[in-house]
Order: sequence, then structure tokens, then C-alpha cells
Amino acid sequence: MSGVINKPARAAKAAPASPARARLVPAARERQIIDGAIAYFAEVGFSGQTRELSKRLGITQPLLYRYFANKQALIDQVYQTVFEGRWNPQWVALLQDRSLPLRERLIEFYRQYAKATYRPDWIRIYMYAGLSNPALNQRYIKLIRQQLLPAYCREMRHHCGMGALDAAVSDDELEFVWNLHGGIFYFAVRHHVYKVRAKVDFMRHVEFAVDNFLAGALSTYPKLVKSVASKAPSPSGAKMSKKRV
Amino acid sequence: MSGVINKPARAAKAAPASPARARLVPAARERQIIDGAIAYFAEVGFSGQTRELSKRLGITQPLLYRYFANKQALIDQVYQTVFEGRWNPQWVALLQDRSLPLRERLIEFYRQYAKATYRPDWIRIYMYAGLSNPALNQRYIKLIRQQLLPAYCREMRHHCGMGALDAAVSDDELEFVWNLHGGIFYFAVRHHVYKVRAKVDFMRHVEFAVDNFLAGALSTYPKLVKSVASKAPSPSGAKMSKKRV
DNA sequence: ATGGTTATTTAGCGATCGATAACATAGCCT
DNA sequence: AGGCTATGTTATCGATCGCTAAATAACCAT
Repeated sequence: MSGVINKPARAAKAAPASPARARLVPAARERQIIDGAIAYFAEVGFSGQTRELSKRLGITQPLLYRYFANKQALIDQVYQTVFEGRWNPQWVALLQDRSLPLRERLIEFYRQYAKATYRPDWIRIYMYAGLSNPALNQRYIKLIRQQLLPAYCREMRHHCGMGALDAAVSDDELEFVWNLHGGIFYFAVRHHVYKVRAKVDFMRHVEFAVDNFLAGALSTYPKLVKSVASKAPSPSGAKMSKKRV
Repeated sequence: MSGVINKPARAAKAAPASPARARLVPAARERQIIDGAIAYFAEVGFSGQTRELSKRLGITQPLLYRYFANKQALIDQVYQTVFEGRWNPQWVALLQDRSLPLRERLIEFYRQYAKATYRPDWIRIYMYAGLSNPALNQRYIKLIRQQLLPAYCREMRHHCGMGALDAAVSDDELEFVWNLHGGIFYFAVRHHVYKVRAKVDFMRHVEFAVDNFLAGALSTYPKLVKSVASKAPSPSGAKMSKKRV
């Protein structure tokens, strides 16, 4: 059953719907392979076989090696396509747009952010990548930590009425807002990785999470900033837990 | 370089320190294999090879098949050992012990819970399992959802002064408290999967997360319960998001 | 000591997987 | 129409992996 798959190649000529066939311009074929690889590796992980991938694409396995030097090169392209193509620099501006209440900004941000990244392929590839080679995740987290969260924290200060606090945000503050971020992210993990069907609407979950976070922050966030000022004046000391966690 | 590793077998007789050798009683060998498999599979995933595992154990690869029918049987034992062996039923009692403030209960719970499960092997195997076969994660999440979170929610009601509310906890409430749980869990994921070195102490992170959660809940949680009462009187309707997330 | 039981090793099969070389053909240009 | 270029396929190699059968050696009872 090896040459059989070629039979219907003639039938579909101008309609290469999903199992695209026949001659393609290299750019299109490469894109098709990458898209297929994203879907395939997201499903089974990067230990998936190139033969199975090519079968799903409706092409032969050696053809993959015409477009990618080896399997790792294909995987790298998958990484790059998934991670670098879905970051929207305007999210920072959205978070800082004080013409809207912070609550609305956060909810809108999470709607857009979730639409871009909380999808099966992104989440699963992100997890597979983290387990096998976390370098990319570290870079992505660095992006969040340096681009997104500082703006986040400054808006939190403003939200709590701590005016004119333009000092650099502390590690405690960054980790603190990451708590909201992580809670929402984990909702997506439960959904797309563990595949537990959600019992509540995602945006409803986000609304309550944001409301609770902001309500609590009114009293908690100032204490957080204060406690950091009286504890560790150094901007970034790598102090780790005594108990291993 | 195949038979070379056998050379020092004779030297170590009563001191099978780490690379245990020589004859062992079956129970001990089986335990040793499982422990080694947990460490190995946690590191490289379940696609790791049995030959490499046996090399790390200091035994030959066919010996694995004397103790386990096949690789999957060994993996199943790893699952069971890791997941079933680290759940403490007393956690529910701890959460319900009203002789302590809820804040202290939650912090103490997360210290114990993290000590048991927020470790590299547990977290990573949990993730690998979720990606390849989420059935176990679903069972574990069901355990949390049915054992832990209902008690959690009832204490939240009590915390918010909503006395005598012994009605069954709603899906909205369960998802809501899962937000705190997920935020803390994600801290461990960042640490053990993505391997970003934490900049703040874990328990310090927990304290602030719990404080913020409880402070916000005073105003948010009652609204949550109210909104659910006016919206969906059915105890568990599987309403899913309109937008896919 | 010795023989029997059984834990452990040696050797190797069959299937699979990544990768390569050689061959075939679709499509454009003149 | 014919040929040239580049896309795609067939066939296959070498390494790896799960797993098994047969040989070996350690421990225990007598």
C-alpha cells in the first residue's frame, strides 16, 4: 500500500484541498509542510515520525528532506512559526491605554491573547518544547517578563492609587501579576493538554479572575511594594527558596 | 565498548551505592527500576529508550523485561507510583480546620502540597502524561475537583460571611478557586519545566497570592455565587465557550 | 561441597526511523 | 514540439529500538 496514494492525484488538479498533491511552487510546499508539521507535532510531540507526517501531508517522506536539511531543521521552523508569529506588540499599548478602565483593558487583553496563543497547537507545542528544550520558552517568558509585565505592574500601581511611583518594578511585583497570568494560562492547559472539557465559558472565567485580582490588589499590592522596599533594595537578587520546590 | 561496563561489578560487593549491581531480591530490583524510570522518563519523556534507562541503572536492558512485560507496563508503574503515592487525604481536613484562619490553612496546605507534588519528577511526568495520554491527568483533576475544591469553596463562603450556604458548590465557584490553584501550579511549571530560576521564594509567592485571593474574594465571591444563582440553576450544565479557546 | 533455583547477562532478531542516492515526470521557455 | 530545469518518487542504507531466547553466575537448602 505504498503507491496507492498516488492514484487520486490526477483527479484533483486545481483543488488541492487538504491533501495537496502534484507540483507546487517551493514557497507554497514549504508552508504546507510547516503547517502540517505544526498540527502533527502538536498532536504527538516532536518524537513523531517523518513518515507519518508525510503521509498526512499526502507527499512522500524524502520530499521533506528537499525542503529541510533534517528533522531538527523542520522542528526549528515549527518553533519559529508558532512562537514568533503570534506576538502582538500592541498588547503593551492596550494595557497602558488609560482611556479605558484597567478591568476592561485586562479583559480585552486576555481575549486577544487567548485568541492568539491559547489554542491547541500553540499550547501543546509550547509544552512539548518546554519539556525537551526550554530555551525557547525561556526566551518567550523573558519577552513577557520584560515587555508585558512591567507595563502591567505600572498600571497596577496606578490602579491602587500609588501615584508617581515610576521606580523600576520589583521581582516581587512581577511574580505577583504573573499569578493572574498563570491562573488563566492554566485554564487553557487544562483544556488543551489535559482535555478536560471546561464547565464555564473562558471569558467568564477571565472576568471573575480579573475582578478578583483587581479587588484584592487594592489592599495587597501596596503591601507588596512596601514589603519589597523594606526587604531587598537590590533590583534583582537571585534569592531562591530554602525548601526546594 | 559493550562488555566493558561489567568490569567493576566484582569490586563493589556490599556497597551497591547508586549503580546497584549483582543479585537483588526481586522486590528491591523492581523498586530500583521504577525509581530510576521515574527519574529518567521525567528528564527525557516516555519516548526515552530502555537501553539508556538500563545503562543509568547499571543493569542490562533485557533485565527490565524480566520485571515488566513491556515498556508500557513499566510506564504504567511509573504513573501509578508518582500519582497515587503522593496524595494526602488529610489535606481536605486541613482546609476545613476552622481553628486556624483560612489564610494560614491555605498557606500550610500549599506548603505541604508543593512539597509532595511541585517537584521536577512529578511536574514533568505529569506534563508528559498529559500530552501523550491525558486520561490520568483527568482522573487526578477529578480528584482535586471532587475532593479538594468543594471544601475549598465552602471555606470561601464562610470566609466571605455567607453563612448557612450548604448548597452544592457551582461550577463557577470551582473554576474560580482553581484560578488560585493554577496560578501557584504555574509557578512550579515555570520552575521545573521551563527551568527559569525563580526570583522570589516560593512560599513568599504563595503568601501574596493567597492574601490577594482572599482579599478580593470578600467582594468577588458573593457576586460569583449570586450571579450563578440567577443564571444557571442547573447544578452542572456543560456550557462551553462560544469562541474556541 | 553440591545441586537446584533464579537473578542477570550475552547475543541477536525484526521492525522502525532518519536520511540519501538514483530515477521519473510535470511544467515552462523558445 | 522538444528539451531543460526543478519538483517529486522509488528504493534502500545504516542506526536504533523494543523485545526474546539461550547461556551464565549468584544464592540457598541440604
